[in-house]
Amino acid sequence: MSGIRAQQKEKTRRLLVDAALNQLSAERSFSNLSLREVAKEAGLAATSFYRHFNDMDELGLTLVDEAGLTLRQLMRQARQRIEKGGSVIQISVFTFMEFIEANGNVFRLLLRERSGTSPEFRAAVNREIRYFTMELCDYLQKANKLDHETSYLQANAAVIIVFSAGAEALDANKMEKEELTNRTIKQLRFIARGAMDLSARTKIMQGN
Amino acid sequence: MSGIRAQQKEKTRRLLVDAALNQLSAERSFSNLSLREVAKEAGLAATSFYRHFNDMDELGLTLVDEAGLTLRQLMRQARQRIEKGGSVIQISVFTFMEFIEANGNVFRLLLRERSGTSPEFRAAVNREIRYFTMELCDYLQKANKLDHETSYLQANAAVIIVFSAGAEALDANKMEKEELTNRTIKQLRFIARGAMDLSARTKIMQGN
DNA sequence: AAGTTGAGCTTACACGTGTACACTATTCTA
DNA sequence: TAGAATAGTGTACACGTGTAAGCTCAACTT
Repeated sequence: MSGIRAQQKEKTRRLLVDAALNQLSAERSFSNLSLREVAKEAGLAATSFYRHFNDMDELGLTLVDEAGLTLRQLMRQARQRIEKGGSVIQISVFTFMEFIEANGNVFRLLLRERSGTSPEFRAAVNREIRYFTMELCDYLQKANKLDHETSYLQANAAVIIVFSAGAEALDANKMEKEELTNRTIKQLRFIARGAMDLSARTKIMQGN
Repeated sequence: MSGIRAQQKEKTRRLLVDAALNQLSAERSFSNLSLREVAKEAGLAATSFYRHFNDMDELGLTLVDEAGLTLRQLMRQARQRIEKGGSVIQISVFTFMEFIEANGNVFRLLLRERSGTSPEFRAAVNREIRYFTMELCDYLQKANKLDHETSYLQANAAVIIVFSAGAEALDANKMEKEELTNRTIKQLRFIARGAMDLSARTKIMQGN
């Protein structure tokens, strides 16, 4: 059941996926990538594309899934770093910025398709971001002993700020990136401080 | 010097701009709008397009400019409302959400082109957002007597949060929008509180 | 060993695209 | 009022697109 044939197929499927990823750049979004171009880059005849995907959208959704996976691996990596000590916020931002540096095109894909024309794509990206937010929410809830609503609001705001900084980092040079990182860290501290503060006040007013 | 001719020309130029705006929707982004389609929608022959714009990009940049203008008018409107009393944050968010409701396609244009493939478009959108942020920064600095850095960080974070909420509102139903509005207001309060707090602390540590 | 399956190929087609070119008709200029 | 300028038109072209049809040949099944 090894399947020398299925194996070969999987291999050229990867070729297509990688070809698509390689063509993505600041100047080239997935939506203006043609089936023919991708097939050519993969070294295949255009029509062979259909042996693996029904259309470009199907390939695109695969890409989004993979991007989400990468993103979650990143989270795990960050958590490991945090366990070794250091500021949670600082380490998270650094880790995220390193991700952008190494996976610019993947991140661009997420950013673009989130506001793109395909409802399916938008949903897929938002799902990935939701996972990301939820993991952070859980973490905050446990680490800071906040109620669920407050920690969710904080997690959600933090993810938005970090993603937006990531988007800006894509076009930034080294110095700008450093400044951007500092700015982001301070902003996350605003949010964390405000969350603690307002949550405490609510507790007092509710008498618990 | 009235120029019956120049007048006519301006009129059909508007026809083109409006045609483009009308074709924008959740399913249709500017980048997959063709010159021929726009010309047809405007009731013109395809080649007449060139009498007004060199290419679609030029039309697109005009659109972005107009969108920015609308956005700034919005700010003024919000400030007027605020002067009549009420929570600054609440009124700002309400005003912004009304803008999204009424100008969904314009807002979509800004969102999409901010992460689009054209550097010129990206720059244009970011310029508009920067204006928007600066106005808010000035306001915060005066109203809350914060230092420039803190009020800038706060303004920047607030704009990011509000824009992101706007993006989500585009796909939301009435109930979701209400919830989204409340969430956003709370998040802006986090940021405002954190900014005040951390700014005060810095002042004390610096001994002034 | 014989027959079936399927990955990849070539060829072919209809369609939408941007834009060059030449033309008409109206407005502007002198 | 004669001539230049120009907004708008219709035709034409080359090009890239998605995809249908049918072929080959290696891998699978029985």
